Amino acid sequence: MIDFKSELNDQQYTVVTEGEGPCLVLAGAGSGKTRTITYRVAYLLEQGAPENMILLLTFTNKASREMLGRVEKLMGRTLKGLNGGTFHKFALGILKKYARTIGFAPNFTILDSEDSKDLMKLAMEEVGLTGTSKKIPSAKTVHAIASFAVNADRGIADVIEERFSSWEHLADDITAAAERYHDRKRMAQSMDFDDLLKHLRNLLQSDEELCKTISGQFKYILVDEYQDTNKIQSEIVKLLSHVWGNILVVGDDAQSIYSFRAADINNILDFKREYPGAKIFKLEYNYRSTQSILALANSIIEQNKKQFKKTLKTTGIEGARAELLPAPTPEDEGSILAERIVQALHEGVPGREIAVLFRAAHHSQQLEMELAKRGIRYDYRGGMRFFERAHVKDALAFLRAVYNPMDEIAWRRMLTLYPGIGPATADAIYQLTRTGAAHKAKDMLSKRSHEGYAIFERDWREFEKKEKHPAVLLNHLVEGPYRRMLEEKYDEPNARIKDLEQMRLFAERQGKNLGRFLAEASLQESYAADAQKDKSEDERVVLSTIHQAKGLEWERVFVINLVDGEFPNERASKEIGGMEEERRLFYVASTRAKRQLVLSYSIMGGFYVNQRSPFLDEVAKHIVNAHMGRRTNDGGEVEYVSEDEPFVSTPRNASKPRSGFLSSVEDL
DNA sequence: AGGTCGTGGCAAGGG
DNA sequence: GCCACGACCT
Ligand SMILES: Nc1ncnc2c1ncn2[C@@H]1O[C@H](COP(=O)(O)OP(=O)(O)OP(=O)(O)O)[C@@H](O)[C@H]1O
Repeated sequence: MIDFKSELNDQQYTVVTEGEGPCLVLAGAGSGKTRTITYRVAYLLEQGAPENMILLLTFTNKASREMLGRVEKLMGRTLKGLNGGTFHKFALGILKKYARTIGFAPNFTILDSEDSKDLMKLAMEEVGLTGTSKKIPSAKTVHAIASFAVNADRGIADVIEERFSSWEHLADDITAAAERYHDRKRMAQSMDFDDLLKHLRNLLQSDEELCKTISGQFKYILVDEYQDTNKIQSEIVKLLSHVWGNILVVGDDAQSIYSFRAADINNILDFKREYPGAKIFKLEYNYRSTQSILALANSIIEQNKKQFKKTLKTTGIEGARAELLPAPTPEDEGSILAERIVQALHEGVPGREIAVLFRAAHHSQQLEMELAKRGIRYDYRGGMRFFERAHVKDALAFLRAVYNPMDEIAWRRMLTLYPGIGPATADAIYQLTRTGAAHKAKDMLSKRSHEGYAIFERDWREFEKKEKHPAVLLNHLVEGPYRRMLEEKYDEPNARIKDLEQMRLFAERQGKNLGRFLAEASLQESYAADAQKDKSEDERVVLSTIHQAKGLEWERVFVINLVDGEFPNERASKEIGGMEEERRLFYVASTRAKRQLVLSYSIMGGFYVNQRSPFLDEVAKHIVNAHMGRRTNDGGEVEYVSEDEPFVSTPRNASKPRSGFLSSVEDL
C-alpha cells in the first residue's frame, strides 16, 4: 500500500483522491504537477481501475516512459497494459487499426519534417510556386503554414494573414500547393505528423458509434503539460472523454512555449466552459528550488502582462543568488563554463545533476568543443534527432519502400543514392513501379542512368527476397549495398556504419514487425545513437535546448548565451506575443534549477559587441555579478579571474515598471 | 535535360 | 556544420 498522505501535500492529495470528472490542475513550476498525476495513476490502480483503461498523454515519449516507470515502482509490479505516450503515438496506434475507415492502407508510412518539406517542394513545383530569390516562400515555410492551419484548426488564408502576413499576396498559390501536398500524401499512402492528429480527430468526429467504442476504452484520461496542447489536441481529448468524462489535465500557463506549433493557452482558460462542472485545483508550494531561485523566477514572470498571477510559495532554503557570468568572447564563455563544470564534478556533484540550457541548438558549439578537450562526456538534447540523420534515413528509405511501395519520398531518396539517378529519373522510376510497369524502365530511361539503375535493380531484387524483419533487412543493408555506398562516399565511414549498427540493435529489440519498427523509428525523439540505454548516460552532464528541458530538474543549471537577439531570439520576439513567450522560456529555464543557477553571456560577438539579454536587466536585483576578467599568466596560459561586484542594471536596458496582471487564477 | 559538385549564405523551437 | 542554388559537364 502506498502512503499517499505522507508522499503528498494536502492540495496534491485532494487531486489524487478526488480527481474524477473533468479536472484542471493549474499550478506553477516545481509544484508537483507531474508528481501528482503520477500518484493519481497509482491511486486509480490501487482502487482497482483496470490498467488498460487508463490513458496518460505526455509531451514526449521519454516523459511517458519515466512516469510509467515511476508508477511501476510505486506499485511494485510491471504495467504492460497502461496506455501512455504522446498524442502522436497514441493517434498512430488507433489509425493503424482503423486505416481502412479513413481511406488508407494499413501499411501507410510517416513523413518526418524533412520528408514533408521535400514533398511540399514537389507540390509547389506542381502549382508553379517556384523561382529563386526571396520572392517565394521556402518549402519549409509553406509547410509551416499548412501545419499551423491543421494544428490550430483554421484555414490557410487565415493563418497567412495572421502569422505570415509577408506572403499574403501569394495566399492563393500557397493554398493550392497545400492542396497538392495533401493529395500527394494520400497518393503515397503516407501521413505527416499533423495528419496523425487530424485523422484521429476526424475519425472520432465522423462516426458516433466508433467514437463510443474507442472512448469507452479509456475510463481515465490524464494529460500532462496541457498548456502546450493545441486546438486539435483539445478536440481529441474532448472526444476521447466522451463516454466516461474522467479527464484530468495539468499545466502552467507560465510555461507555454510551443506557440509555433499552435499551442493554445485557451485550452486552459476555457476549460471550465468546455467542461461544465469542471473542478479547478491549485498547487501552491514549490518543492524544487531554493528561495533565491524562486524569487528570481517569480520576478521574471511578473514582467509578463498576459499571464495569470499564481501563488508559489517556497519550501526550500534561501540558497545563493543566481550568478551572472559575463565572458569576454564566445570562446571564453565556452571555456569558463567548461571549467565551472569540471569544478562542480570535482566537488562531487554527479554529472546527471548538472545541465547546460540554451535557446537554440547551435548555441552549444563552443562549449561542446571545450568539453571535448577536457574529455567530459555529455548527453545532448536538441537539434537533429538520431532518426533524422542522413545515413539513418537513407537506410530507412529502403525499409519504407519495401513496406509501402507507394511511399514516393522513400523511393526518391533510395533511388537518388545511385549514380546517374537524380530527381527526374527517380520520379520516372517511381511512376513506373507504382503502376506495375517497372519492367519497362530499362528501355525508357536515359543512357546515363543505365549503370546506376542496373545496380539498383540487382540490390532491390535481393533486398525484396529477404524476410520482412527489420533487423534482417537492416543487417543486409549494413553488410551489403548501403555499406558499399558509404565507403565510396566517405573517407571515414565508420561513425556512420556504427550508427546503422545501433539502429539494427534497436530494431532487434522492437521485434519482427516491420510496420511497428518504422512507426517507432519515426516517432522516436531520442538524440543519442545508443538508443540502447548506456549505463554511463545516466551519469552524464546534460546539454539541452530549453524546450527539451521542460519538466526536468537539476541541482545546477547553467543558462547560456543570454545575448539580446539570441535569447530572446530576434525572430521569435517579433511574432505576436513573441517577447512574452521568450520570457516564459527564461522562466522555464530558470525554474529547472534546484540549488544553483548560473547565467552566462559573452560581451563580444563575431563582428559586433553583444548586448546582454534584456531579461537580465529585468531581474537585476536577483543576480550577483561574477565578472570574469581574462588575463594571461606568466606561463602564457589564459586565466579567468573572478572580480565579484554587484550587478546593476544600466539605464539603457532598464525595464519600465509594468502595470498589474490581467487577472488571477481565482477568476477561472 | 538532367546529374554532380562546389560554395555562399545561413542557423528557433519539436512530434 | 547544412542546404539551396547555380555553374558546369555529359
Ligand atoms: N509533496 C511533495 N513532497 C516532496 N517532494 C515533492 C512534493 N511534491 C513535489 N515534490 C518534488 O518537487 C519536484 C518538482 O515536482 P514536479 O516535477 O512534479 O513539478 P511540476 O509542477 O511538474 O514542475 P514543472 O511544471 O516545473 O515541470 C520533484 O522533485 C518532486 O519530486
